[in-house]
Amino acid sequence: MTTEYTGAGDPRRSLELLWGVRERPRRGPRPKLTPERLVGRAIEIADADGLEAVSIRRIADDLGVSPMSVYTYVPGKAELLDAMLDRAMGEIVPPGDKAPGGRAAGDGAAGWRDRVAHVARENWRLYHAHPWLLQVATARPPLGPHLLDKYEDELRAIEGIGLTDLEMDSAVTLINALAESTARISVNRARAERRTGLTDREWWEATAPFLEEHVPPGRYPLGDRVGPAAAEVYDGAVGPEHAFEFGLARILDGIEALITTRRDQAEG
Amino acid sequence: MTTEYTGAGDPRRSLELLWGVRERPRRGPRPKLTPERLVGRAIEIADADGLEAVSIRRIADDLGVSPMSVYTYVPGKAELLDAMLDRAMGEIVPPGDKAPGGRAAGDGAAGWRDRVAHVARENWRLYHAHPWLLQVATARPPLGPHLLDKYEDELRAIEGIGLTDLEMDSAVTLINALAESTARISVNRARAERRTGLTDREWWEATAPFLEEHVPPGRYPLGDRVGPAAAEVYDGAVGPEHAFEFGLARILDGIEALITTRRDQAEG
DNA sequence: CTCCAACTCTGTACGTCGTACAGAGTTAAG
DNA sequence: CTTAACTCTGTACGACGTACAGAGTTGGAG
Repeated sequence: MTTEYTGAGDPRRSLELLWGVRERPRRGPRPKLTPERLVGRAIEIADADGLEAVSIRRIADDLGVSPMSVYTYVPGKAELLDAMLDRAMGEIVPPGDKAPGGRAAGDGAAGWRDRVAHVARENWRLYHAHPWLLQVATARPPLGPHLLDKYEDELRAIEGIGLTDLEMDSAVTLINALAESTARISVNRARAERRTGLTDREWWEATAPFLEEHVPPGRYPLGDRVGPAAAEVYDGAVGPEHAFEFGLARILDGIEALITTRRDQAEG
Repeated sequence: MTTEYTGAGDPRRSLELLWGVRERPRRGPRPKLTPERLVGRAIEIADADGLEAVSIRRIADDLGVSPMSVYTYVPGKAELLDAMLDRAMGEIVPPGDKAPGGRAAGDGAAGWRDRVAHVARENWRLYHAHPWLLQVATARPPLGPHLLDKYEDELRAIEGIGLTDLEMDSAVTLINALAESTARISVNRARAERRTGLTDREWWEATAPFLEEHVPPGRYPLGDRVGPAAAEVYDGAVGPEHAFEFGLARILDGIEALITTRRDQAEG
């Protein structure tokens, strides 16, 4: 039950795995597996049973080989996690892609808000499709093809609206940070419900009596007022997505303010 | 090397630990320890050697008892983590506190930007003082006194500026999300340097040749332009704090835009 | 005082993990 | 045919959280 770390081993070996450049060996028995199958199975296990279920033994078992055989294809577990990460990043749909039978979201220079919102929502979606992504601490970013594609697509979404290169990078980082943090809240909430069998409301009803007994009344006037208001939303249909959408709206407005200031300065 | 989960056990036992309401036992040998000492030692270990070094055996060893003796004071490791979290939250300095010999940051209604910035920077600081906080996945928030204090202080920082109760909660969540996500980047970076012995620059210099060899030139025009610009800042004196400060500025502007819109609607 | 319930503390043990190591079996190049 | 290169296997080590059973210690009840 701990955050797994990536990128512990030899960077070269790790990169070869990410880019799939290992050539077929000339001698020896036909390999039973491929790195791709290992990574694919690992992702399936993580999706189904959580990252803590992804063990070398389990993967080997599922694929019908002995545990140690896994190390023929992958330098170690850290590199496997790197590869899982990069593979998952490939599921992001870039903003330029046309929706079936429709226009792309946010064509043109004026459509940057739609494009950036799309980027944010795709990240949010990805974290919910693969909650284990949030448990992998990327010490160094695994520079696989999909991660690089993703960064390029995100830069493209925010290009040409009057930001400097550095600001573009910062804005993309900020959007990713929003999606990650709010998805983490949402995913942890869902996981807690699954693990404990208690909904948030039920958990709160089990907790409140204790607090009423031990917290001096009036100690938290704002919390007593605001907490329930927030809880009502989180229990409702909108749910944890509200924190994400609120943040997205604020950040888009904040970026817009930066652009406006910049333009006024240039013109003034 | 995995994310540790909190809040697995009996909520009541957990809350009793957080609030320290267990009364002194009437019979039996004098306890050698207290829950507080356990939690304190666990935090020291986590600060010094990382969360992965925090094991029941290690804590017991440090305190001169047998491993199983720890379970006399703490229901399990999950609850211990909860208590570590809440204790650490107590180190947050609320915005109202006077600086020694000076005025408080952002007194008055107009000073909300200073107050909120203070909240954000305190969170950022806390995550750097105790990087292991970022590895503890709070399934359900450990509702100890310090966490509740923190929430109250943060609401107070943003109160009275024209937001609804729900918006106040969302804004506080957003500020926390920003601090957490950007601190995570910064902390992971530092950890990677310590673990691998390579600075970011050295790591990149070891990585770049491989990418030059395997990435078709021109595939990442924006990344090739923006990446180096960003790297220059991150290697420099400002460092990873830049992402945090950029995000903070955008979010404050975004909140300000919301207030303005709200006020214009009321007056119009 | 005695007795016992309540309590603290300990050692042993189980099943998990990643992976080091040594060796057996298989294939193709020389 | 030999041998290097390669895949795959079983065993083993030292970590982890903690269940369980029992030993030792204390204070209140009789």
